[in-house]
Amino acid sequence: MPRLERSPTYRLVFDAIERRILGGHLKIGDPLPTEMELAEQFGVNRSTVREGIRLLEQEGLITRDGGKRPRISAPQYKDLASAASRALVLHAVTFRELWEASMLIEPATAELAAMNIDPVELERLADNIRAMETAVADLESGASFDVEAFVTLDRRFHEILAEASKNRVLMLAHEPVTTLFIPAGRIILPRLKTWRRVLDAHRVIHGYLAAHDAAGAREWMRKPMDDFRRGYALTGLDFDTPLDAAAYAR
Amino acid sequence: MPRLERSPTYRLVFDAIERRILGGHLKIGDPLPTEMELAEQFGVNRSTVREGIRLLEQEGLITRDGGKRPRISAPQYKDLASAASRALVLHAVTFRELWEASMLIEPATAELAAMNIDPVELERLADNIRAMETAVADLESGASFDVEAFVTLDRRFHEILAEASKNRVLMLAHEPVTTLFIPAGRIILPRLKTWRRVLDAHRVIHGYLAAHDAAGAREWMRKPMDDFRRGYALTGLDFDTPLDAAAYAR
DNA sequence: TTTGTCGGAGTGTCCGACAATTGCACAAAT
DNA sequence: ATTTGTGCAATTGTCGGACACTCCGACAAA
Repeated sequence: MPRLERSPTYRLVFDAIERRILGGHLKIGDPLPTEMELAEQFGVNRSTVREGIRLLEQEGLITRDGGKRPRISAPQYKDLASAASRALVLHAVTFRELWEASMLIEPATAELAAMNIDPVELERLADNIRAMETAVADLESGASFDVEAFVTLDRRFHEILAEASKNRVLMLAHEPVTTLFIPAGRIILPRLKTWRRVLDAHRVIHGYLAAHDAAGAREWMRKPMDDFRRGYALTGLDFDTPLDAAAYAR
Repeated sequence: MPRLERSPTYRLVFDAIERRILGGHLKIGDPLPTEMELAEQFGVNRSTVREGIRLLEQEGLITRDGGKRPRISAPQYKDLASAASRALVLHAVTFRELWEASMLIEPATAELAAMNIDPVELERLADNIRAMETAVADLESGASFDVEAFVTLDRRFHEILAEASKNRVLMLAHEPVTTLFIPAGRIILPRLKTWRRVLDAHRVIHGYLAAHDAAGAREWMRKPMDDFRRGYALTGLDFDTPLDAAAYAR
């Protein structure tokens, strides 16, 4: 049976506006027409329009900057990444799947980054490494237990690399995976204290990137990831156990 | 300056319900509490609750099955894929980026599939190949110009492979990329008439998968993709021109 | 030039209402 | 006994109207 059903009006509103955006009638940066205008144009109530707008909003097609007029925008990676992360967690994805994908994406990202990185990004990486040096020194000296700072810097390193690859498809694939690694990192790193090894690897990778040595960058990107896998096993966590949903409910 | 701002209430509603889902208080398949209940619990108006629910809905965290009570659900890959595709197109991603990512993901998918594929999926692939045989025969004999059928079968082939990889992260990364390839395929394939080569490659890949030969599968997956890249150039299309948004506004 | 005031526009939130549909229980018919 | 019809309660979808709050530009005052 064809299972006929008609969409609710608020969804039709969403579809209509979406088409206007993708069709180019509403360009990125343009302000969305006022809710009243839309309500009149579509011949529906303002409340209904608002519900349609919420769909657009969650999709990232419009951004609201304070209480003022929303504007059309291209969905941000962050939004998609968090959506993807949520989905993967709810689908009870395992660490093995995550790691397999990461082992694929990260070295390739490093490779492309080696070919396409520009001086500004190299300098940003250098800054990141310097910051991580002090973070590691603090952690090793016991002056601080700020694991979060280290994890954030590590993530930022990979993020800059993804940008440097100049490949937005990879960037998009990259984000959710690193997001899901974070909670695992928070658990593993403090136990194994592999700060120094991570930092060293970052330094070497930075060197390869500066020299535009794709093969080298690729190879060294694998190392900290292998460490990570071993760390996961060493802390007694099982590869094939689904990731814990609760840990991701920020 | 910390740029302080408070989220609108409907977003707080979204956050609250989202946390309940990720925290496991609301399990997948459960019905969402009624709008009235939620309004009372949160101490807000039903309209506000509804706007929050629209956010959940677009996120794919709830599905509405006709006019009845919405149920909690894990976001489907299809939804995420279409969102990602939209985002990439709006970000004016180029064919080069798409192809680079695909050249990374597809062979790896084939490799994993060779290791993890089960008999059912092998049979599904065989069915797909048989269907493509008749499609190609029709196209070559001039009995039909149904390019769409061929493209759909090709897509389905890759989809089965992604499932067979048993890696849901890859599956997720896979979807948007193939989605974006479709319009290009519709243009390229009829001009170059490489149906036969694609079909042959699929046959060979199927053989490698049946033999659980990962290296072979990986290698042969590259071939039709290389064809595709050459085809793109031969039809006069530029690698670094952004994909056409209009072609994706279904 | 900066600061204060004012009104218009627009979003955020609330209230109340009603049609349409679904779910369920119960009676009627085969 | 299974199916079919009926009535009622619950719930969603849509509507209309209302008001507070914020942002913005204009214009006056220091």
